[in-house]
Amino acid sequence: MTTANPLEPELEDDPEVHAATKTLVFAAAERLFAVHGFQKVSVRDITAEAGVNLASVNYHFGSKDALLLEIFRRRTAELNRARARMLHEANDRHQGKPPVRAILEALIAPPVRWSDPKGDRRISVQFLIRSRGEGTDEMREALRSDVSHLRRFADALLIARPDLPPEEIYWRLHFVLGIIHNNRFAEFDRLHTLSEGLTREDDAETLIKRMVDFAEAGFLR
Amino acid sequence: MTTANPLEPELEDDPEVHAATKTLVFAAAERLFAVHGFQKVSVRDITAEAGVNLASVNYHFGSKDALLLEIFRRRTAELNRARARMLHEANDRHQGKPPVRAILEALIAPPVRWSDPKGDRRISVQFLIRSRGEGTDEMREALRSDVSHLRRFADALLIARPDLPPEEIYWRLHFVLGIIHNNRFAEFDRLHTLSEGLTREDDAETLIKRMVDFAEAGFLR
DNA sequence: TCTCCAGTCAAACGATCGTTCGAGCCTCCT
DNA sequence: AGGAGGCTCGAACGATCGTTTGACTGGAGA
Repeated sequence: MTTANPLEPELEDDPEVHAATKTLVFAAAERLFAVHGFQKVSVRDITAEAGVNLASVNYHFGSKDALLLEIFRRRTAELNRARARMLHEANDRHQGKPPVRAILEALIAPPVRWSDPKGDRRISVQFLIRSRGEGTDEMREALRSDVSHLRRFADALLIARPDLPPEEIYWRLHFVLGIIHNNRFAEFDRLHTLSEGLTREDDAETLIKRMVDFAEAGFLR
Repeated sequence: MTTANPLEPELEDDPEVHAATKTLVFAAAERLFAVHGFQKVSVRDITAEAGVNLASVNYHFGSKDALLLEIFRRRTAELNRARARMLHEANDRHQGKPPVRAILEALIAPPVRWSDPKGDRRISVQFLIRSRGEGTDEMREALRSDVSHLRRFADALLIARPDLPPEEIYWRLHFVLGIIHNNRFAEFDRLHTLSEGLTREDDAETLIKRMVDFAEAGFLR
């Protein structure tokens, strides 16, 4: 067992050669899980997709669950960082009391930008959304208990709307999260089928505006 | 325990009592899947929970997938019927042109009423929500292609807001569905953890009002 | 009374799963 | 040159999965 910084310096900009297998497994597992779901993807599926030996998963990650937990931790950390940065910037711009819209943008924009068809982070978003319903006990426990990240947004909203009962803030935040987590491939397909293609051509920024407009309206009444 | 009106108003109008095993399997499967997820529940788990023989699933339903497809069909049919009834009543009340709020109520109220802790339909709601992400190919194909039920709501909204671009209507409907589908046990837990219990004591009608208020605000701007 | 058959049962089947093993490979260090 | 160790490989292990089988049951109909 290596003490492992192996995959850490992010991605392929690391010239270190022999983490190639680990990187391949990581990427293949994330992709397959995002598309097909956790339980439906076997270790053999992952290693076949990655073009590596079957034993690679257990050698580099310990177990299948540990592999997916590592993917989960990496992606949640990245997403939380992006959101926190946007919220921080909004705080700076508005003297520590950002308006509702800026807070919601910090919550919504990062995952939607990741979902842009042009980029390669769409897989990560689908992975994270799936983790919410299909994840390991460890993953869901992490989601349930780690509210420290969400608390910053809740606190900002409580400050932005001191006139509202706090419970009302929490409920509306819950609704906004529902809107965000509904952005799955399958749901988009259904929407496009329903609208007969009318909704097909949105880019990330347009969708962000739509979502923020909707969420803000629900918050401002 | 055999109070048993439940299983058969639809499939076999035959009042024969010896479908007891089938009913037990149906109920156990729905409950276990709703709580633990589809892939994590084995046929042995189901038959053990129901207190029947292992072969019962294949004898009465053909296969595990067919069993869950049957549960899925039954529950979606019931939910769609309840929603359609409410939309129909709203149509009658408003001369065929119900306002946005009435339409959203018809969409939101039935599943939230089912989720009421007092009733026993909570399991069915959790089952249906899970079907959306973890279901069989058949189940998800049914969800994707059967937009006829949703179309009635989309059409009603298009009439209620003829000033909005149709694509905007579809997107907002998509957002509302996200809010509805986010009402999972795990998400509620997380919300209550975040709010430190502030959100704990809601009954169904209060939650419906909260959701409809929020959704309506997003639609009326 | 006998027959028939839907229903139940224990047992087993073949497939697939995550994981482990031991031998071999390759690279770097001295 | 030679040894060490990180890494890969094919093969197998044991567990669990969904499903099937064949014997057995009890009650309804002739």
